[in-house]
Formats: sequence, structure tokens, C-alpha cells
Amino acid sequence: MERDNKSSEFLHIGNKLLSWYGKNARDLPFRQTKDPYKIWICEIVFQQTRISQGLNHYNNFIKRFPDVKTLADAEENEVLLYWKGLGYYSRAINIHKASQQIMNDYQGVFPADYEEILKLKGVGKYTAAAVSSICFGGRMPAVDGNFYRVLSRIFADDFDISNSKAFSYFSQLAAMVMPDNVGDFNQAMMDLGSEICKPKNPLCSECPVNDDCLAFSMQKISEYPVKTKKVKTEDLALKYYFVHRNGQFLIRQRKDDFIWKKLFEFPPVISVELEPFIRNVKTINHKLTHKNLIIEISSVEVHSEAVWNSFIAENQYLITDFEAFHDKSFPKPLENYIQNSLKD
DNA sequence: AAGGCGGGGGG
DNA sequence: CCCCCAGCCTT
Repeated sequence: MERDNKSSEFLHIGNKLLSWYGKNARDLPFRQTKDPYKIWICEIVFQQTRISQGLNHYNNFIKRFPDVKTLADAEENEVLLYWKGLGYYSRAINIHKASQQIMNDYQGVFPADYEEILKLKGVGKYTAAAVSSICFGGRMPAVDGNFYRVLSRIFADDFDISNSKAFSYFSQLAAMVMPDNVGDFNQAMMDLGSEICKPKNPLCSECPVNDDCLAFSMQKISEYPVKTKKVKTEDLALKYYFVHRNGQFLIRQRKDDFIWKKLFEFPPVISVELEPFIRNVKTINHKLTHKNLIIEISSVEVHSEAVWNSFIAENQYLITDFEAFHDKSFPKPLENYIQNSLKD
């Protein structure tokens, strides 16, 4: 990418960030490697996810699936199991498909080119830029929420980050401050955004570029970034039946549409023969980003083996128990429900 | 171009 | 209670 005279005016900002990063980089497991597979996995795991939340998932995932081939050879359900509780489950489905893409289309060798990385399932412009810059010396800024926040403050820029053009807009701002070492620059921006230039109560007095920050000099840090779109949440009622007998209970796998893609759940309906055996009803409130779930779970104890068997056969439910359910990925609230039932 | 997708944590 | 987090896919 060619740099013109105008943009070099801000190059010292990027260099200060690099210098700061050299001394203050967070010690994270994926910082010890340039293996594109591991960097790719870490980028996917940490999409819309704080480092502290995803760290165990990342470590467990890499331990079980240390390379592309191991992941490609695995069952999708096992990949989902390692994603349990992390959310945005299409990410797990997509990295599994992408690993097979790499085996089939790239002979198992991770593609080095930005445009090729971008073709992988679940990889967008951010992730392609991050992997190509960190592992292969690519020169694209990895523009994410941190970039929006840091750059909008440095330039006191009120461009609306909820605008669909925000990515390309802030990519241009990034290009103005971006030094030659793009990989480290991208990671420096992430660490600065996470540790210093935080959404609320940023530590401006410790910021390596506070001299260059227009919003800081105007005492208007809290006004940036500008985001107009508001999150609206609506209520959604879900009904489940915890149908159990002799320590076993019934489950089925969800489709890959709507929420909780391909995770396991309880039967959503029961037959009239089972209605008399409803023991208790529990209501669980569970907050998602766009939905407030009200989950009603009725516990149904089945005594008749014949009724049990016919109910399973008619609906093709799967049988599991309080040991084996650990092998399957359940949504968080259902996971918690099972754990609580185990105590009783 | 807009909306949907999890779950956790901070203020 | 609201906002945000190493974004991406579908419509």
C-alpha cells in the first residue's frame, strides 16, 4: 500500500504504539507463535469475545485440535463441544468447514495471501488482515472495535461506527498511522484498546499517544466513538420438557438456523400420555444480546417403559444421562438446568 | 444496507 | 439496566 505525503504526517503515532507494544504487550498464549493455524483459531475465538472469557476455550481447543488436519478430521459435534458456552456457534461450524477447505483447496497448507485467507468460511476482512499481517507480513490493518475507538478518539472523529461504511472509513484512518510492522501494529492497537483506551474510564494519563490524541486534548474522550444505532432486545418464550426415567433423559439436536446452531436441547413438546407426570415447572430468564429468553422447563418423570419407548420412537429423541451429557454441547441455560437437576 | 447471532463482565 | 467485546453471514 502506497503512502502519500499527507499520511506520513501521522506516522509517528503508529511508531509510538509499536514502541509501547514492545514493552507492554500482554503475555498471551498465541503471542508465542506465528503458526497461522493458531493465530486463525485465536482470531475466531476472540471475535466479539473478551480475552478473559475465551482463554480456556482457546487453550483447550488447540490442545485437542493442534493443526488443520486434526480439526478437519474431527466430527462437527466434537468441534461444537469445544465451543460449548462460548456463544456465536456458527463460528465453530465455520472453522470446521474452513479446515476442510484448507485440506481440499490448499493441500493442507494454510494460505498466505490475504485474498485467499478471506475465502475461508467464517473469515472476514478483519480476520484475514490479522492472520496475514501477523503470520505472513501482510500489510492490511485489522480494523475491529478497538480501531474504531482508538482512531475516533485520536482524530476526534465523529464518523458513526454503526454505519456500514465504518470499516472502510477507519481502514483509511488506520493507513495514515500504520508503520511498516503491520502485524505488531495491529496487535498494539488491540492491546491499547483493551488496556488503556478502554470504552469507559480510559487510562489516558498512561497512554503512549495522549499527546497526539485530539479528543483527550479537548477533554472530550467520552464523546468518542460515536454510535447511533441502539441495541433493542425483545422477549422470547421457550418451552421445554425435561423427560427423564431412571437417571436418563431425552434430547435432540437443533438445526443450524436461528439461535444455538446445532446445539442439543430438550423436547419442546410432550404427548398427552405424559402430561400427568409433570412434576415441577421451572422458569429461567436468560439474557442474549438481542433477546431476553424466558425458558419454561417442565420436569416429567416417566415410569412406564412402554410410554417412554414409544415417545422416543415417535419423535426420534436421543437418550443421554447425567454422565454422558458432557459429551454434547448444550446452550448455557440448559447446561445449568442439567447441573442443578443433578444435585437433586 | 440492515439485522441476527451468545455469553460474560463493567459501570 | 445498558453497553461492549480480536466480527461474520444472510437477506
